[in-house]
Amino acid sequence: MQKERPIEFKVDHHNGIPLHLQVEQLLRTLIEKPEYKEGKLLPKEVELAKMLGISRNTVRQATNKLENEKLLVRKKGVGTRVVKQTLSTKLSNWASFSEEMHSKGVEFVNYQINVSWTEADQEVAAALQIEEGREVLRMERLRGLDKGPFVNFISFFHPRIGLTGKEDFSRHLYEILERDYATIPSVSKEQINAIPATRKLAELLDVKTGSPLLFRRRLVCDPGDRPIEYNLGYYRADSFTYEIDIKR
Amino acid sequence: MQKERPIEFKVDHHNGIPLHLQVEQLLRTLIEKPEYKEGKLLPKEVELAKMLGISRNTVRQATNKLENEKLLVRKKGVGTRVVKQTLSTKLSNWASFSEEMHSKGVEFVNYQINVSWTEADQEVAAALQIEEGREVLRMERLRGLDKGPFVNFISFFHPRIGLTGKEDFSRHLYEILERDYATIPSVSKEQINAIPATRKLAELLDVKTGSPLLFRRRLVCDPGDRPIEYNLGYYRADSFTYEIDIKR
DNA sequence: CGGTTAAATATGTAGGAACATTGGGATATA
DNA sequence: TATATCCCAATGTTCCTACATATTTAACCG
Repeated sequence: MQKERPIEFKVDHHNGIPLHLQVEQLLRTLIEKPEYKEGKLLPKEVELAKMLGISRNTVRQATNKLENEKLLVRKKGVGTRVVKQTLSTKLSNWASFSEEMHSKGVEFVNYQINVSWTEADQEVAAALQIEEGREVLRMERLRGLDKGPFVNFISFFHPRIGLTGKEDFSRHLYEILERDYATIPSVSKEQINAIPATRKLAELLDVKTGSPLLFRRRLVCDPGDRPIEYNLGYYRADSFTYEIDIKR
Repeated sequence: MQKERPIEFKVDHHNGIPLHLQVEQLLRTLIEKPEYKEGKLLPKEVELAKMLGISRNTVRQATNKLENEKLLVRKKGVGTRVVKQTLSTKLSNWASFSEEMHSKGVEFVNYQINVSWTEADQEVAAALQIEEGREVLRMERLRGLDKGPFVNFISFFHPRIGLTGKEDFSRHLYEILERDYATIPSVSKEQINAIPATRKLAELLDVKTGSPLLFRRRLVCDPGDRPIEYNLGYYRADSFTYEIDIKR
């Protein structure tokens, strides 16, 4: 458990970091607090400005940005409140496997977890935007329901994250990243394809060699578009359908 | 060809619409122009402000928003330029098959087109939200590149649209819908799966029976969420990968 | 007591000004 | 000619002020 420490409402006028960025960061920390996550009103603009010894404009620069990110909602005459993060808004379009399953009320099981450090091959290096041959953490997980595994995941994590390989990977992956490594998955670039099962995959997923698998390759990035995880997923097509709601 | 009309650089100070919104709209129109789409520099802030008779702050309010939408990129000491729209950013999330192919500079071919009226079975009726047994227009198209077909589409159209079956379906489908039937495809719910090729599909797509196909089922709706088209697509997995960029 | 009105409160809009920082081009120097 | 330097131009940051507009609250009156 983290030590609960009150947030210091102050900024440094002389460290060269733009004030509005400092305020932005301050607010980001603030709205992480459970009391705010439930839609609490933020301190009013003028108050914040006075507290921090800056102008209201600067406060608004920060809140503007956060409003654009849809973290805040402002209402004239009322105030600025934190957007209630429902599950569906949070992962508006995509979800991690755990969450996907969990939200459907399905209990999933990790059948195998293998974590190791390997050298990034050309494909992984290109995806994570690192040099070929650099050491990266590789995790392979065989997952599914109690009636048997139906997906095999292989993940490669960007060294920047700082994962050691000793983490408890039976926990939700993105929970680990967000909570312990302050890394927020935000964007996912995906490629989906159908492939015949290799002998190894067929064995793992208990299907016949050559039977169709859904192959889902995705790159998960943080809000700054920096790669976090390169993930390869092999799904038994008879037990998994990929669903998307796309709005343009 | 459209009549090329110069954009009027002015705002109305007395119509109640916030100036920054007017500027935003103005810039949106401006950056639609081909010369800007290629990354041209926008008029400088002070100039714009002077031209429009408003303050630089107000101009920045507008450009800030557009920058957040990633339509503009600002660079200190240089200026503000329009983001070059790459293919993937443009059809940010999805595109019709024609657009997909066309935008990649690939010429596609219709190998077969079969149009007929059939009774909606349970699946089609449920998707289009009509009564089972109602007559719907069914279109089956085998498409691909000059080296051979690689996808078989089966579409069912909602009777509301008013398609007769006599249309020239060698044209772009969504062009027909938008132009002649004032029907704008807007939302697409998709399901993706991998299936083994049936004998019929194997024959059409020139693959072995049982080899993996990417099966993409989608429901295209209008902006009011009313179903337009229920579409089943069977892709040769060796020549097609489904790509998505998902932002949350 | 209920409904109307007015005041207090919060954000929204708009303007002005000053100085900082960055990038690029012009100029001067070796 | 090549390189270093300086200056200018453009956006970035930050402050100030004033008034507009939407919401809620409180006061008021029939």
